[in-house]
Amino acid sequence: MLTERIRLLRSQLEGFLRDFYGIEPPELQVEVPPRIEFGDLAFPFPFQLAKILRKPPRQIASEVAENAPQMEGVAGLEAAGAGFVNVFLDRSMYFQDLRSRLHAGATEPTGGKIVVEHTNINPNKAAHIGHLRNAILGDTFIRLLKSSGRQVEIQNYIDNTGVQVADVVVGFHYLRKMDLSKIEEVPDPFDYYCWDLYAEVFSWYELESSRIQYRHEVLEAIEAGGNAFYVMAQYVSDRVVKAHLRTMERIGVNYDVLPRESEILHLKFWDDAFQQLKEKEAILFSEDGPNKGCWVMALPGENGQDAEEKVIVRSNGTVTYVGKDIAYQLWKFGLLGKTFHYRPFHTNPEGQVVWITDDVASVEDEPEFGGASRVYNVIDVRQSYLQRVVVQGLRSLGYNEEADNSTHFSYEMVALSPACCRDLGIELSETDKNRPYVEVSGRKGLGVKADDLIDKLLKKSLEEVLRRQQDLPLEKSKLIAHQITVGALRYFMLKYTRNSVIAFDFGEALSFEGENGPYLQYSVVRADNIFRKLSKRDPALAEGLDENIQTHLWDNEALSLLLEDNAVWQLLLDIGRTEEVVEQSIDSLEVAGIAKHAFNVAQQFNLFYHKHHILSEPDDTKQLFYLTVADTARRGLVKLLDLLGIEIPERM
RNA sequence: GCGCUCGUAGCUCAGUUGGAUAGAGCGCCGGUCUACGAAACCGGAGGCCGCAGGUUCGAAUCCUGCCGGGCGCGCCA
Repeated sequence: MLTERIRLLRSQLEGFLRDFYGIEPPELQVEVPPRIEFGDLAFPFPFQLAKILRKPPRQIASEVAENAPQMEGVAGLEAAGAGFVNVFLDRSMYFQDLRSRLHAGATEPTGGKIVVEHTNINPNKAAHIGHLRNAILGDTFIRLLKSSGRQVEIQNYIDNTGVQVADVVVGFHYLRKMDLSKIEEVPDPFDYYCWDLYAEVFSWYELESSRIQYRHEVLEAIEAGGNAFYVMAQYVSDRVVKAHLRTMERIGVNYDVLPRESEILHLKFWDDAFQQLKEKEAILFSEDGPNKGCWVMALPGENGQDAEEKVIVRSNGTVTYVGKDIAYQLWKFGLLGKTFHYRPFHTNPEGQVVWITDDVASVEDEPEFGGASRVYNVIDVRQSYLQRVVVQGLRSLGYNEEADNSTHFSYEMVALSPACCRDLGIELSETDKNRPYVEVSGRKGLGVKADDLIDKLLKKSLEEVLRRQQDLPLEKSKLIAHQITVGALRYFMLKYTRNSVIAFDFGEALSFEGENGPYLQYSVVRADNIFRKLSKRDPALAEGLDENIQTHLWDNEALSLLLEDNAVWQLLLDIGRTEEVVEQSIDSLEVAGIAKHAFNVAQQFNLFYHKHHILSEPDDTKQLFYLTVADTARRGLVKLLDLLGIEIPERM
């Protein structure tokens, strides 16, 4: 909305500078003035032109402000500060544009397919708070992409044949002496059971170092397939994945397809990738040195020199983890000579089917996945090195465009604050005591499980709802508590920028006062309450609001006078900035930007709400104006909350 | 050792293409509810923006060095 206005303005001003000064102006930067009184947009170009024109910036700014032609949508220009040209928008026109924009529906997706991979939890234990950050970042990023008209495919990679699963199988077989039928009898929550077992297996390994052999034995069997360990691993993995899907469903996170490592192995994806890598000499056989007998890939260092090399195929002929990742990345772009088969794995509450990969075709009309023109991998920052190797793999194969379109959406981990460790009753080692936070560790069973956190939030939300809403049926209160829980959790994970480590603290995560999800929801509920009450008091006005606005507000000469209220104007101005913020958030991979923007808008709405008691406003025109502002604000906020994956409770 | 990243109010954090008087939440002090529900709002105190140089009309933001955290760097997975 504002983006288009700026684009127009910029070209008009550039044209003016060209004519007036006879120079070719640089691309004009646009900024937001520090205070609304200064104007709505600020152009700092006089500073840049000062040298060329040999005039002080302030003089240039004044000349431009005085001599620039009338521009549509602009009320006036002003020279300000040491040499800014500030723009005052036509507020009435902006308000009308904004409303018609908020009424417009969604557009059909265009452009090539974008694959976003996120979640990727090892299917051997319950999801924890770190996984929640991953899934919420990924899911929200997807919502932003979709809202700006991109076509998106959501993948959640399942490493069902790795050591982590093998360790749990070792636990079931050697430690618990359980066969498949016994494992099937383990009651839910199965992922919780595995969480404990996994940690137990690790201490069991440590007690007797020779026991690590069981891991190798089981791992080999799983990779080979067609044996009891393989079947056991499949069962464990599938059941844990189902648990993960249910956990993520609780917070509104869904997937299109679950590509599995087992199919990458069975369908021999690596063979094809290996062939390509050898043919194009992207990897070379190492004749001597420390990597003798391996196939290695050169990683470019400073000044284009080959600084180091990474082993892709070991001297015993097996492929490393990163090698399989290269094959998988090639498949995502449709650059591999092979593809998966698929079968339905799960149907989410909205009725959408989640597909999983398979070795053979088992259903008619298999969907097609992969073949993207752009790929985002949402993985924490500790995987940066390997992600770089994968991209280098594409580049070495000559797929430069695809390499450029491969983005590692990296973010920092969620760690446990000292206070959190105390809450959990965790004994800290001497070295850990001196740290600002402690890393979550599945091996040690150290962490906060996702479902535990969600349950705690649910309990607290329900208490708060019951305290405030005594006349609601319990089912409704529960629904509202759930919506508040999702709002609190999602906003909590989104408000930090991705490079900042979250030192998890229950107090902060469970707080419903201040900057958090419930605050945003509450703002909309307040706005909704105005209109609910209005429908009862004055049904005619509530029903015909849009018509009323059309006939009694837009042409009313009082409108521009009412819009002189800067607090109201700032609110409207910022709502119109949403699309710009979405694009910025996508470009910078910084989803926190949209979360902060939503909070900012909600804050301004609350201020407005407090200042004006709309329903008791005696002046009809004023009341209509305030109703229109409130309605615009709630529509803007609903849209913003939808982008964040946060629902609006009926009451709070 | 090399690479990445962070250091901003008592605490947790925004401040991303260099811009005008550095912001928010929590906490603290003091106010505002017979209601469009206070999960809110208003006011106040509280800042060598880690340190030192440099570039620039202008630096929390860019460059260099240093100090202090964190992460990564295996034929492991």
